[in-house]
Amino acid sequence: MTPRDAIRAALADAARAIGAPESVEPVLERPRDSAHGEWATNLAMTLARPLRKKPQDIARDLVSHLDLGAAGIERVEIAGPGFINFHVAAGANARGLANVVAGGALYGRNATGQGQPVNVEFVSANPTGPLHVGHGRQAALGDAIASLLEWTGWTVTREFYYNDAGAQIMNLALSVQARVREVQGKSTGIPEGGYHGEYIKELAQRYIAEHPDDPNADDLDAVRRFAVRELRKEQDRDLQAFGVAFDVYFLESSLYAEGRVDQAVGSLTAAGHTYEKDGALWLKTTDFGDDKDRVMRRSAEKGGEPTYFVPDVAYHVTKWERGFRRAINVQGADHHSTVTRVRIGLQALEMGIPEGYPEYVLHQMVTVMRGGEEVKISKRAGSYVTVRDLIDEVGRDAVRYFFLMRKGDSQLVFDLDLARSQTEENPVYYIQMAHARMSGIFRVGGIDAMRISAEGVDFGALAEPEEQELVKALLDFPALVAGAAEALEPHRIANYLLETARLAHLWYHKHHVLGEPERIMNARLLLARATQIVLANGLAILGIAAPERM
RNA sequence: GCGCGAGUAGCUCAGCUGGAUAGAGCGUCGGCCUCCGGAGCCGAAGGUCGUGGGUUCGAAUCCCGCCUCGCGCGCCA
Repeated sequence: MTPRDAIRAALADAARAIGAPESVEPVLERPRDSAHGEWATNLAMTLARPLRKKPQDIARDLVSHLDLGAAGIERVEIAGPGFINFHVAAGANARGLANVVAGGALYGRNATGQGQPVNVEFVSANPTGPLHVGHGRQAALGDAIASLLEWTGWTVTREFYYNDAGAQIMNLALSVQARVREVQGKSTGIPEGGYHGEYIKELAQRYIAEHPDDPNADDLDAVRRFAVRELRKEQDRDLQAFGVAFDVYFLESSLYAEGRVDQAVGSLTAAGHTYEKDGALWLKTTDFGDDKDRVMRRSAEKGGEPTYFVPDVAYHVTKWERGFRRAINVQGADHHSTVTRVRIGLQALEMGIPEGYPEYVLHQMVTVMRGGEEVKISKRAGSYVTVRDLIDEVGRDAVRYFFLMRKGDSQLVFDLDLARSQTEENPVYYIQMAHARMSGIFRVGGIDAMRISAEGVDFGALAEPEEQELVKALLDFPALVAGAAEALEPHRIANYLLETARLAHLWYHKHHVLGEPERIMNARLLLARATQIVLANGLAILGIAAPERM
């Protein structure tokens, strides 16, 4: 039993003894100020109302009934408006390092998800051009969220949805066709809604080289297949360079091929949530809280095709049918309007899919800065900066960290100069350096880090304030992972790593490990090993390397 | 106009789902230092948490109004 559990149990007993309601669950938290002890509870304040007494009086009653036994508590105090603070004896906290080192690469994991399947869909870029920075943020965010879910016991499927059907793909084919004809001296101009990037010209040139029988790109279908295939290959290469791998690539075109789109239209109609107006088929989304109804199949003069959200709904039906009772979509906030429509579409099918399905993690826009100025274009894509540009310029690890260091809800400024710098101002460098320093201790000492254990270690030897702070941070890691996974917020890991790296650097600068008396050295080796493990595990969740040396 | 998000130190941002005197990095100012591995370490100044109300023992956090900025509101995807 950890000190935390012991305190909680003792508090629950004491609360019962003074007549508190059965339902009380004592909450323990880390005081912001370490002078307030290792743990604190606001139990007395929450009991003030039901017991109709002053918080301070309740706190005194609680403390007098408290039986802490072997929890390793040195001192209990009542403070402020009624907090009860628990001070742990010096060695008691450090004892937890044994768990860290025993857990190793598994330290921080839990089994909350009980192995249940969860689908995490992210990036899902149209195969109409290179990945842009927004896709980069999604790739980093989606992969880290998937990772967090794995760390908390879920069975994760990483999925990429390709919109390879519909108007934008036709625009792509027409754009390439126009460039082919331009090369042949028949300038037709890029059609409206077409793509202008340099890569379209490259595709045109390669099409000409590989299709000598079709010099003017008259076979639009062949052009389409070629362009989609080539752009998918390029996106795959970029994702690989970014270290992101998907389990499933789901093609929108397969939904049409299998008749699932028509089937969705049929089911929605059969459920009685549609009507005809102006020659189009409408879904009564207002029945489900939307502000206006939406067209789901265009009128004959507009082509008679389903609108984009119908295949989206059909796609999510497959997720449900594939057994994913939990599905998470990572998207840019500019796609916010799809959230309501997909969910409503699933509701309108009346097939027992819960209202909040799927879950969405939306992220705000990214601004790329260099030399104090916004960077808006890349040579290859023209109007936007690509993921490849970022990776080539600052490296995969920095790109990942920078995309994850901010809450998804915040707009993100990507400072290329900072991301590229090899100084401690660069948070990625700073964290990796902390890990490398811990590794360096073992390297210089000729010690096999894997063989460090808590056996025979005198935990009381870790008495320096810097050591106690570091120990506390390391022991907080599992709770942090659990919280970040529950909230689907990888930035918490990024911030934690930065703070823990700071504590590690502070400790490293102030205290030596090698060459100290054996009692001290052994305890500090254990601390260095635990620090190395936690930093490596946190970085692993974010998909960032933990180098042994830099 | 409606919906979503943001507004916290000079700058970039945290703030653990309502707790104690609101934190970190950078920048500024002052003082040390060259140490297992790098200009690093210690200290200081700096805040009406956009704004006005409300909820309660207690609000940056929850509710309502207003202001500013970003994104979205197609028979585009």
